[in-house]
Amino acid sequence: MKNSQLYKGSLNTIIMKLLEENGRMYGYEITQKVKLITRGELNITEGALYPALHKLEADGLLDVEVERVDNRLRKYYKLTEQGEKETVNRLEELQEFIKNMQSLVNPTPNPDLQF
Amino acid sequence: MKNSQLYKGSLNTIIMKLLEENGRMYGYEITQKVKLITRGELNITEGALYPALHKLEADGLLDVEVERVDNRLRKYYKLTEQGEKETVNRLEELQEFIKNMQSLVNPTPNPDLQF
DNA sequence: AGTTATACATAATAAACTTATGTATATATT
DNA sequence: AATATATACATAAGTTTATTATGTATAACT
Repeated sequence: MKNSQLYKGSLNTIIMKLLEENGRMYGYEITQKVKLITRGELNITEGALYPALHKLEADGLLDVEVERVDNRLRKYYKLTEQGEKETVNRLEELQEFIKNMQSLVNPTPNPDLQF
Repeated sequence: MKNSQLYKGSLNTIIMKLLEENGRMYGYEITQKVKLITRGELNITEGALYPALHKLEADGLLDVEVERVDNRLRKYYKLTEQGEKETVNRLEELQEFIKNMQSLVNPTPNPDLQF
């Protein structure tokens, strides 16, 4: 997903957040939604997405429902109860991460050094 | 560096930003500085740090000067000219990344849907 | 008829990191 | 004096996460 390495490790959190927000989504829909929200900047590749969804399901964080729409297969994913709890944790971690990265990039003067 | 996967991919940017800010630093110093700035939340492991420094040097982004202090070895790293240019790009990417992640996590109502 | 979009999947490879281990000196603790 | 912790580097084995390439199949557009 994108040439910048920064997004590594954030895919699961993105998936879970979108499912928390939208109730249920299918894989392709997730890729389009992310593309839209990031104005084309983040394109999730299928090789990253589908294994990630399978793993989240195997870990008991997602449930899946298969449906046939327009004669094409769709796998709708939604958070399990455990998945919802875990999503809260992941989002807290993400907020902390962002805060820490901002501290590193945009450091405030050390408050211990007073004049 | 930390159990949260989110930090994956951000190490090079962190190193380069700290060097941009502090002129020159040695590896151990970087780990301590990061620990301090993030109030202990982010601990860079040696197995991640040293290979990263070696690669940045091999890529021509860092220069190294070896010194002996208190009878112990120190390798001071600083940005090359190319490294300084690249740091600007990396920091822009980081800002974009943070912005995109915030859009995903804290979505604003779609402005196309007007009532 | 051929390309693009929709919708899934997986295998081979690459990159970044964790964990474990190693060397060596200095300082603090018991 | 012995032991543990801190300082300071390094690398090898293994894991995780993603990229790239490939595959199947249907729908819609040109």
